[in-house]
Amino acid sequence: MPELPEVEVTRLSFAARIANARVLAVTTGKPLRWPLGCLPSALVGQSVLAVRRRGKYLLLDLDKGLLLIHLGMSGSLSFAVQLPASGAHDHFELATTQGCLRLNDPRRFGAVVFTLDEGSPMALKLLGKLGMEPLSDEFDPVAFQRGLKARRTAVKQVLLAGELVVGVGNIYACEALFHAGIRPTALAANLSGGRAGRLYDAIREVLARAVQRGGSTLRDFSSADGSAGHFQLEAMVYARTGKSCKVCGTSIKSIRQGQRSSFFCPKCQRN
DNA sequence: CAGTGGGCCTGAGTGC
DNA sequence: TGCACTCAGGCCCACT
Repeated sequence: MPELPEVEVTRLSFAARIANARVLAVTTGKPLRWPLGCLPSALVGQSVLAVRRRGKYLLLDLDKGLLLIHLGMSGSLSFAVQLPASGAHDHFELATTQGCLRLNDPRRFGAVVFTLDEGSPMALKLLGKLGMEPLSDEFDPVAFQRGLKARRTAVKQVLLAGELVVGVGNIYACEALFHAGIRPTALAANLSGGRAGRLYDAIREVLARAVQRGGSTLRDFSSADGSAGHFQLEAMVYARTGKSCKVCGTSIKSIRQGQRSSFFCPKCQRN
């Protein structure tokens, strides 16, 4: 499940190699979450100037316009001079002068969207409400604490919503909450300043560590050069229901919150 | 207005 | 073996 670390690792694995490449051809497969927003032929001849990331979106800067790529929950990118023949789940491909960029996405929750700039209606719809970047200097502990105070719902839901801080999906929300000693069900507005501060630190540490380890490969994630991630080996709670806590030995519990699983240690994490 | 829950989509896993 | 069912979950959107 691509969260911020997987998207960033993907970006790092092909950004330099695709820089300044010119698009030779575009191939589309089955429909993704949103339509491309232009004729595929409109991309031909443009150059890819840079690859940036905003939250879980990759932004490919073109001469004229911007390509937004989201991996959904089962998407992965490959970039190589020569790729194998395309398969049933390859739904977008950019052939360039420096190699081929391909999106494989069995569940098709992902998207590739062309937009003229970050101020366009579609870009605003997708990017407009995104919160702070947790690994950047703009991630402000005071603003983070204020944001938590303003939300009358479970802290885990606030992290997943992405309007306060971006890039934290189910895995890293569970892991960060464990490291901060906070139960996923704790009400955001009730967290003390100290606990909010520990959560702030935990988010930064968990995400930075996951990027270092190449992300988490649970089923089939790999970066654009094909390498797998290893952070899942360091998971303290995620998908460890019934196993013993690596800190205190207590059995890890799982609950449902907003139709998704939360994992926590009942002893190390309190409300 | 904020918060909640449905639906999108397919493959892996489980039980009968 | 095969079928029906559940689950994975990021995100938008309709609803309360």
